[in-house]
Amino acid sequence: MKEFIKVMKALSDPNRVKILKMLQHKSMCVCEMQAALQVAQPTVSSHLKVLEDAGMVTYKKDGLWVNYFLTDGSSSPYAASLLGNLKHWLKDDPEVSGLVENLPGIRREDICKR
Amino acid sequence: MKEFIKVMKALSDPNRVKILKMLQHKSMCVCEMQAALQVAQPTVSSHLKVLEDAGMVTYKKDGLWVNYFLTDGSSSPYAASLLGNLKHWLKDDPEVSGLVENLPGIRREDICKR
DNA sequence: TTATTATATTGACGAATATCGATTTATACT
DNA sequence: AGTATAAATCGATATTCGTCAATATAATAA
Repeated sequence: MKEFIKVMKALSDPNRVKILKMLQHKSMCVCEMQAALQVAQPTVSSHLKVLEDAGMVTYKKDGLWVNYFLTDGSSSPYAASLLGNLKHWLKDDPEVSGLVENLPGIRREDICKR
Repeated sequence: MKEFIKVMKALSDPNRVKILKMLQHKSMCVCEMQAALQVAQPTVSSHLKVLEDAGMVTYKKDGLWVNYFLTDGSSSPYAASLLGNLKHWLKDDPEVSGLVENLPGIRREDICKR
């Protein structure tokens, strides 16, 4: 039950869902997501931790950058199933499609170096 | 997006999930659920409202009793899909199976009339 | 109409959550 | 060593959420 609730809670926040929808298109570092979502950097990190604890995202360090990407869901059947559904869900949601359309214009080389 | 979040939030509370799992076995009135879950009556009513708003349960009045039951999910594709998954999910969860085993012993005639 | 009972609603309270600014940590480069 | 940058952690705050006691509403029965 606890594991199920954890996955559902992870999916209960719009910014976290947006992160997952963006990661469906490409793996991203924190500062890229921050630029896309227009929220503070700790906010993004916090959401990523929730998604990671739920078994939906993981990361690989690459120098200063930390690349986050979707998991295969193998750590939780609930995460796996929901990640599968999310592939077709919200495809036409205006908030999501707006974000996705802007993804090509978000490159870490331009965005970071605050 | 709002509709999706509403369904995920509805599924983010253990007592609400337990309600859905019980309703998979039989429709129930509020006082029966209260007895099964061991929480205050307004708590049950509050959870039922959340589930109803998410399109996952509905009710039919029968005298003093209000019988709640699962919807067919037609009001929301998210609710429909999750209700479908919930049929096999958590079947072996100890909290859920404990509740379900006790269901036959919970009859409104004995429980109510406080 | 008066009483009774099941459920809904209200109001209050503590816990959890989303967010941000400030700081710390980790990594790379001089 | 010293500097710079990406990301994580910490601390604070406002909001949301789960819960309950008290009350109101709805429906039945005497």
